[in-house]
Amino acid sequence: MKSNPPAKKPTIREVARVAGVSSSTVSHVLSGKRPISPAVCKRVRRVVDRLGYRAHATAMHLAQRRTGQLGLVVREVQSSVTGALLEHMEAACRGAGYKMLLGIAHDDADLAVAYLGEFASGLADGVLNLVPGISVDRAKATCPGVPVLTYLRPHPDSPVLFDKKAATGLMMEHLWGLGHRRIALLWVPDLAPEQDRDPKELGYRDFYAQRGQEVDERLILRLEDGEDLRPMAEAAVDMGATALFATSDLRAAELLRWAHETGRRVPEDLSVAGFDDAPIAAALVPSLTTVPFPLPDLAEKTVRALVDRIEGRPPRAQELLPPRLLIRQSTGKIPPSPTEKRP
Amino acid sequence: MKSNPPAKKPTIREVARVAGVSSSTVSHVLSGKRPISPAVCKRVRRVVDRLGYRAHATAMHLAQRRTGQLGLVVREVQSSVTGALLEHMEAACRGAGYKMLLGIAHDDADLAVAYLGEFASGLADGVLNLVPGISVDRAKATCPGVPVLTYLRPHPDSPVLFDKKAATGLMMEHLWGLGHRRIALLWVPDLAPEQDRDPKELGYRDFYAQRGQEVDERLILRLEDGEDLRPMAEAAVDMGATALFATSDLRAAELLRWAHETGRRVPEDLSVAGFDDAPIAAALVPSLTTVPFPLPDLAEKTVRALVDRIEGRPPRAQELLPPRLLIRQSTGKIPPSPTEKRP
DNA sequence: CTGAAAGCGCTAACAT
DNA sequence: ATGTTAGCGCTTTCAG
Repeated sequence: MKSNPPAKKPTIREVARVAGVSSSTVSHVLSGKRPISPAVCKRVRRVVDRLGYRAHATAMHLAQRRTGQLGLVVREVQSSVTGALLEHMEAACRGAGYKMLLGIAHDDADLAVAYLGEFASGLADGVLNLVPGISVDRAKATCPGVPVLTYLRPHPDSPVLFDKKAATGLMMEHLWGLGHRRIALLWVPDLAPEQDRDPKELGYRDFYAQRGQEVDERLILRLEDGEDLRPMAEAAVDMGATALFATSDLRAAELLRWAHETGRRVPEDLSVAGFDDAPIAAALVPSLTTVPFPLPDLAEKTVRALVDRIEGRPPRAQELLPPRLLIRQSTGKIPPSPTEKRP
Repeated sequence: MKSNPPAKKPTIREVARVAGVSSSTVSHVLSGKRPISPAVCKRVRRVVDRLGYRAHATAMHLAQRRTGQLGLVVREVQSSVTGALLEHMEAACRGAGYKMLLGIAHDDADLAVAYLGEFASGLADGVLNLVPGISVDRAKATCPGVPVLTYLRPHPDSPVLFDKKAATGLMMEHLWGLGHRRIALLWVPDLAPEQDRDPKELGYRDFYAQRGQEVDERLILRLEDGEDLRPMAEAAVDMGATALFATSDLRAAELLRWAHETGRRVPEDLSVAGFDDAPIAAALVPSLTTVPFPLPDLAEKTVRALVDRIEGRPPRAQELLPPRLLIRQSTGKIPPSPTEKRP
C-alpha cells in the first residue's frame, strides 16, 4: 500500500534538502565514514526511506575511483565445467567484497577483447580473462593500467595452476596398480596459447617412460572435438587395451555407453576412467573413476590474487594444486585373460 | 616492442592538450556526433593511439545518463537450460546494442534482490529478472524508476510466454495417435510465484478431459527434486502405462536408463517422451522425442521488449509461443499386447 | 559534529 | 568547424 510516485529517482541533494542538512552529511550517514549525531542520523535515514533514495552506483564509482566490481570474460557458460566454475567465481568475488560482471564472448575473439577493454576502462577494478583463445599477453595489452589475470595458464601471471600432468600420472598409477599394462589414452587436445604440448599427453608418456617402457603410439588416440569416439575405442581394445582413460568425463560417459552397447562389462571386462568430476560422473552406471578438477580452490585463489593486486598487497607465490583421485566403480582389476577368450 | 609507461590512464583532457584542441573536440572525434575537419580528426586520432586513450566508461555513463548495459539476474548457470538461455540472452542484448551484466544469486533471495537493486541504481539501463523465486512485483519494487521485466512468468509484465499447457497437450496427442491410452506423467512441480497450478499438469488433465475420459490419478507421478524416479516408473508400468512422459529431458534420460537396465526396449515395449530439448536429448539412445523449449525466441523477444521500454517505444502485445514437437526414436506404436505376455 | 566547495572524467548545450 | 561552460550524482578535502 505504498504511494506510487512516477518513480523519478531522488538525488542525494534532494534528500539533503528535505532533511535540512548538507549532501555531505547524507553521504556520511550512509557510508558511516564519519561520526554523525544520532538525531541527524535518524532524520536523514527517515527521509532516505521515505523518498526511496538509493545512491547512484555509477556516480559513486566515479567519485570514489573504485567500482567494487570484477569483470570476468568467458567463452561460454553451457558446459558443466564453466557453469560450476562461474558459480564458484561468483562466490569468491562476493567473499572478497566485489561484485561480478560477466561477459560472454562466444567464439568471437574480438568480442572477448571488447569485453576486456570495456571492463578495464572504468567498469571494473580488476579483470579476469577466462577465454581459452586469449593469451595472457593479449589480455594484458587490452587492459592497460588495470590489474588483469588470466585463469589457469602455464604462465607466471596465473596465480594458481592445476597439475594436469601429475593428475594424469596419478590415474595411470591407479590403473597400473590394478594390473593394467596396456592403457589407452583418449585424448582431445586442448592447448592454451601459452603452451605447445598438452600436459595430459605428457603425463601419459612420462608415466611409461619412468617405468622404462616404450609407449605404444597406437594407444594414444587423438580425437577431434565433436568426433565419434567409438571407432577409436574399438581400435584400442583390438590393440589389447584393458583400460581406457578419457581426458574428460563427457568422453568417458560416451565410452561407458559404447561399452554397454557392445556388451562389454565395466569394470569386469574393461576399465574406464575420466577427468574433471563433472556432475554426471557420479550418476553414471557404473559411477566413474575420475580426477576431480579443483574448481572451488582454483576460483577462490585466482580471485584472491586479483583482489590482492587491486588492493596493493604483495603477490603470493604461484601455486600448483596437486591432483587427487576419485575412485569409483568404473575401474577394476585387469580381467584374467583379456585377449585369449577366443578358442 | 611497445614502450611500457607505468600505465597511468590518460584522460580526455590530456589528449586534448597534446593534440592542441578542446576536450569537446576530442569527444566528438570519438563519437562522430558532429562533423570535424579531417585534419583535426587525424591529429586527434594519432594522439589517442599514441597515448592509448580509452574513454572512462563510468564517466561516460554518468554524463550520458545511459550505460548501454542490461542487468540480468539468474539463480544459477549450471543447468544446460540456463546456460543455453544465457548465451541467447547475451546474443540478444548485443543485437540490441547493449552489453550484458550478469548477477548469479545462487539460492539466496537477498542476494538476488541486491543484484537487482544494484543494477537498477545506475549500473544498467534496464533489468531482467530470471530468478524463479523472485516475483514480478518484488522485482519491480526493487528497481523503482528503471524498466524491469521478469522472464517467463504468467503475468502481463512478461512480454513473451511459452504455452507449456498446449505443449503438454501436443505430446499427449502424439502419444495418443500412436495408440497409447494409458500415459503416465512423471512430473516435478515447478511453480512460479505467480501461479498456483503447474501448466504441465493442467495440460495432462485437460487432454483426458477433452476426450471425456476420467484421469487415472495413479498415472500422475509427482516427483521431488532429487528423487529417484525408478520406483515411480515401475509403478506406472505395473499400472498398465505404455508411455511415460517426463516433464524434462533429464528425467526422461533417467527413464531411458531405467528401461535399459530392466530390459525394456524403447520404443518397442515402452514409449518415453521428454520436455525441453536439452543438448543430451538428441545424443541419447534412442534419441528422445521431446518438446523443444523455444529459448532463442524467448530470449530475443524478452530482451527486445525490455529495450523497447528503455528506448520509449510502445509495448507490443504479450506473445504466447506455440509448442512444436520433435519426434525422434523414443516414442512408437503401442505394443500389441502390453500386459498379456505372461502366459 | 557539520557545511561549502572542489572535483571524478566525460558529454552536451550554448556560443562563436 | 571548434571552443567554453555547465553539469551528471556523488565523495572528499578543507574549514569551522
